[in-house]
Amino acid sequence: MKERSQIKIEKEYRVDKVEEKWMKLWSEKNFYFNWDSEKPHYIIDTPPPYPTGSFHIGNTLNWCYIDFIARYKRMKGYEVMFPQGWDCHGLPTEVKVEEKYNISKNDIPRDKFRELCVEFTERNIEKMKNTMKRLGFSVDWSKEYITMYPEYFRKTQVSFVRMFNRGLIYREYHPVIHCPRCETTIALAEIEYRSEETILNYIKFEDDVVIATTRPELIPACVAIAVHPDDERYTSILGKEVTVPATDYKVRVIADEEVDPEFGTGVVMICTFGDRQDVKWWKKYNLDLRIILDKNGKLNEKAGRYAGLSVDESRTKIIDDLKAEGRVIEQKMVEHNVGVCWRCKTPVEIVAEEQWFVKIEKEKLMNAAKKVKWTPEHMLSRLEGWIEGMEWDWVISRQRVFATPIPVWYCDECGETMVAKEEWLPVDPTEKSPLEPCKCGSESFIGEKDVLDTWMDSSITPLAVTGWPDNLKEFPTHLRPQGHDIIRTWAFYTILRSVALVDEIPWYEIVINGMVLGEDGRKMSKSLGNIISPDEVVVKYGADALRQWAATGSIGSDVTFAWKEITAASRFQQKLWSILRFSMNHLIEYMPSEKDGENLRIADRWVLSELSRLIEVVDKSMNEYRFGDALKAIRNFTWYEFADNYIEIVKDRLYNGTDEEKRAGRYVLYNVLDSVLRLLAPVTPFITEECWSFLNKNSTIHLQSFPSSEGVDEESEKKGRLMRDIVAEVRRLKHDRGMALNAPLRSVKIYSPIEIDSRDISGAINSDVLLLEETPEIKTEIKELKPKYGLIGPVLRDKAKIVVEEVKKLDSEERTKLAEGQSIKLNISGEEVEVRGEWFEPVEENLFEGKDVEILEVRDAIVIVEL
RNA sequence: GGGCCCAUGGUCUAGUGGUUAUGACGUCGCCUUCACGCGGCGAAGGUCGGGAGUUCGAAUCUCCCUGGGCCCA
Repeated sequence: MKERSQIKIEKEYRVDKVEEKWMKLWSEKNFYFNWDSEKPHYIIDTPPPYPTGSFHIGNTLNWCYIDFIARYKRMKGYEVMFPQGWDCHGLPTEVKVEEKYNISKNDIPRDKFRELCVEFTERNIEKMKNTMKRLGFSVDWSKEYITMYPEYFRKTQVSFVRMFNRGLIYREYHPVIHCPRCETTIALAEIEYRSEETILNYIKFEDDVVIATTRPELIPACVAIAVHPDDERYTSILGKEVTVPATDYKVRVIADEEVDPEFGTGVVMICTFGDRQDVKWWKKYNLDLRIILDKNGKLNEKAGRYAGLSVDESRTKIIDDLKAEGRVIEQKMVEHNVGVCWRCKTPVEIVAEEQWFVKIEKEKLMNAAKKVKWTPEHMLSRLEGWIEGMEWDWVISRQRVFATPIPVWYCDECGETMVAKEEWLPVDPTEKSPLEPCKCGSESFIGEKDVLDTWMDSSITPLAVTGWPDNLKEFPTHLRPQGHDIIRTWAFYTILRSVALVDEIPWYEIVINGMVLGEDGRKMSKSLGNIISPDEVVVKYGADALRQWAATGSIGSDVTFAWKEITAASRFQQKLWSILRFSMNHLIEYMPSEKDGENLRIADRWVLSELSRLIEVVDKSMNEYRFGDALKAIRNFTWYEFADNYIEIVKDRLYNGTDEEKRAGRYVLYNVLDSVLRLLAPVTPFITEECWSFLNKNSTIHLQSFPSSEGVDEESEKKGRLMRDIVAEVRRLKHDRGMALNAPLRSVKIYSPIEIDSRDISGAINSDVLLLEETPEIKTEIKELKPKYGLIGPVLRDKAKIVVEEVKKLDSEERTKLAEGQSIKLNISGEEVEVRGEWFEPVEENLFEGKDVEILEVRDAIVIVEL
C-alpha cells in the first residue's frame, strides 16, 4: 500500500504530462494473449488497416470501440486477443511509390519494385503505430501480422491452393471490368459511379429499326437488338435479321423484359460489351462474342475500318460516317452514370480475358451470414441484398505487382496448368519453377504473372490469427468489429472464405460501426476541408477526451465530430481530478478496512446503493456495446450524485466529525472512487490509471476486475434521496435569495415520516436542524388527483378518459378517500365502475399560517426554514 | 431507379406503447462556498419533419408525403 502522506496533487489535471507518462510506463506484455490461459477466450478479428501512413479519425472510432470491448472483457475475466494487422498490398501503394521515385512499375524488375513498396509500407506502418499507441489501444503487439511478409502471404497462397483443390477456384475466359489507365482488372466493388452528360444518338439500322445509344463506337460489337416484349410499336420487327451499319453482318431482334421502352427509341443494341446489362443478355441468350476493344483502350481489327483508334476517336469517326449515310436521326444530351475506376477515376471498360475466379455459393453464404449475430441487426440486410444481387463470381486475378503471387504455372509444352503444392509455399512463380515436371514430362514452365486481389489476403484474418493452416487452435473467433462501408467486401469475403476453407462461420458476432462525419455533418474529405486528425485532438485535449467522444455515439450510426464533445469530456476529466484531489486530502494514511463499513450512516449507505445501481447499468450497457449509455451513466453519477450531493453532505463530517464519522466517510470515498475508476478504465485508460495510482501503488488498474454490484438497498435509498433533496432544496433557496451557500440559517425545522440523518443535513447546510416529531400545523388540501394512465388504461380501456373526467368533478370528501388509497364507486353512463385510489397520485397543497418562514415540501417531508 | 438508415429545444443528441421527453454546447442570471473560475450553482427554451391510421394511450407501431444520408444500380 502506498504511503499517502507525501501526496501532493496538482490543481489542474495535466493531460499531456500524465498520458505521456503512462504511455511510457505501461508494459505491452500486460495485453499478450495466452492460448494456455484457463480463462474463457475472447478473440477479436480486428481490421487490418491499409498503411496509408496516417491513422485517421474513422480508424480511431473503430479502434476505440474495439479497445472498449477488449478492456471491458479483460476486466470481466476473459483472456482477450486484440491482434493488429496491416493489409499492405494493392494499387494505392504502387501508385505512391511510382510517384515518389518518379518511375513506372514496368521500368524496373518486379522484385525491385516490390521491395520499394515494402519499404514504403514499413515506414507508413511505423507512423500509424505511433498514433495507435498514443491513443492507448491495448493491442497485443506480439500478434501483429503484416500481409506483405512471406509468413502471411504463404497463408493466402495456401488458401488459394486449398480452394482450387476443392473446386472453388477456376480460370475462365470471361468478361471483367478493366481499367485502361491502371491496366488491370478490377472487382465490381472497386467501381464508382459518376453522373455525366453525354450524347444519346438515335441511329437507323433499317427504316423500322432505330436504336438509341450513348456508345456508337461499339456498333461493330453489336451482337443483337432488343425490344420490350409488350412494346406494340415493335412487334413487327421481332425475330427480324438486321444488318449492322459499318459492318457486313446481321443480328437478330429479340424481346426482353429488361429493355426500358421509355428510354430513347425503346430499341437497344446489345454489344459485347458496353455495360453489365450486355453481359447479362450475352449469357442469357448465348449470343456471339465480338470483342473489338483491347486492354489498351484501342479498337482492334474486328472493328474494321476503325481498328487502331481510341474509344473517343472512333466515336467521332463513326458518327461522321453514319451521318454521311443519313443514319443519325437525332442527337440529344442525357444524364447517365459512368462507371469509373475507384482509384484513378478513369471510365472502366468491360473486356473478356482469362481470369481467375472464386465461386460464389449464394445459399451457403446467406445461411452462414444469418448464423452470425449482427449489431445492429439491420446491417445483415445490407449483406443479404448484396448477395442476392450478385451476378458474377469473384474475380481474384489482378495485373499488378505489389500483391500476393498466384502460385500457378503453365506448361510451356502442353499448356497444362500446374497449381503449387502446399509444401512449396510461399512461392513467386515468376521467379521459381515448380518442383515437379508437368504430366507431359516437360520441365519448362511459364509462371503466372497475375497476382491476387488484396481481399484474398484480408479475408483470412480470423483464420490467420487462430493458427490456420498449420494449427488451427480455436474457431470461430468471437467478434468482428468493422465499418458498414465494407460489409459487402471485407465481411462478405471473410464469410465466404471461412465457409470455403473450414466450413465454419468466421465469428459468432459482428459489430458494425458508423462513419465519422465532419463538424459540418458531411463526410470528411480533403476537398471540403473538414478533416480532423486524431493527432490534432490529442495534442490539444489528450487521448482520453478523444476516446470519450468516440463513446458518445450509438453503435452503427454515423458520428459527427464535435469539438464541444471533446471539451465536455475534458471538463469531466478535470472534475474527476478535483474529486480525487479532494478525496485524497481525507484519504491520507487511510487504509481501507471492512470494519469501517459497519458504522455507515444513511448518506453513506445511500450513495453506495446508488453505486451498485450504476455498476449494473454500466455492466449491461458495455455488454451490449452501448458505450454512450455507460459513459453517460458514469458521468451523471460521478458529477451529480457523488460530487454535488454526497460529497457536499459528507464534507462537514470529514472536517469536523468524530473519528468514527470520519472513517465511515473515508470508507465511502475510497470505495466509490475505486469503483468509478474501474468502470471508467475501458474508456479513459490514462486518467483512471493516474488516479488509481494514488489509491494503490505498484499495480495497474488495467489488470483489475470489473466492479460488481453489492446489491441495492432500497430503504437507505429512500432515506438518502430524501436527505439529498432536502439539502438541494435548502441550497437552492439560499441561491434564490442571493445568499452564500455556506451562510447559516436562523432555524431549520424538518418533519419527515421516514428516518433522516439530521447531523449530516445540518453539516451540509451549515445550520442547526430540528427534527419535528409530528406534522407541523399545516393545512393540507388535495389540490389535484393525477391519473396514472399506466394503471388505469389496461383496466378500463376505452372508459379511462371518462372516468378521469368524472374524478376531476368529485367533492373533497371523495377525493380524500381516493388520496388515502380507498376505492369508490362511480356511475358512468349507467354502469357502476370501481375506481381505485392507487390509480391516482394526490397532489397536496400545504398552507402554513405562520410568520416569516419558507416552507419547502420535499417528497413527504416538510422543511420550515427561518432565514 | 433499388435497398437500408435518419428527421426530437438555436445547434448536436438519447430515447423500439404508459407520469413532468435525455444530455451536451450555446443563451441568460447568480457565485472568488475551506476539491474544481479553462470552475461551481441555477433558469429559460421542445405542438418530437408533415398527414392519415392502429390504440383507452404514440416521439416510439403501420401507411403515405417531404427533406437528408449511406450503399448499390
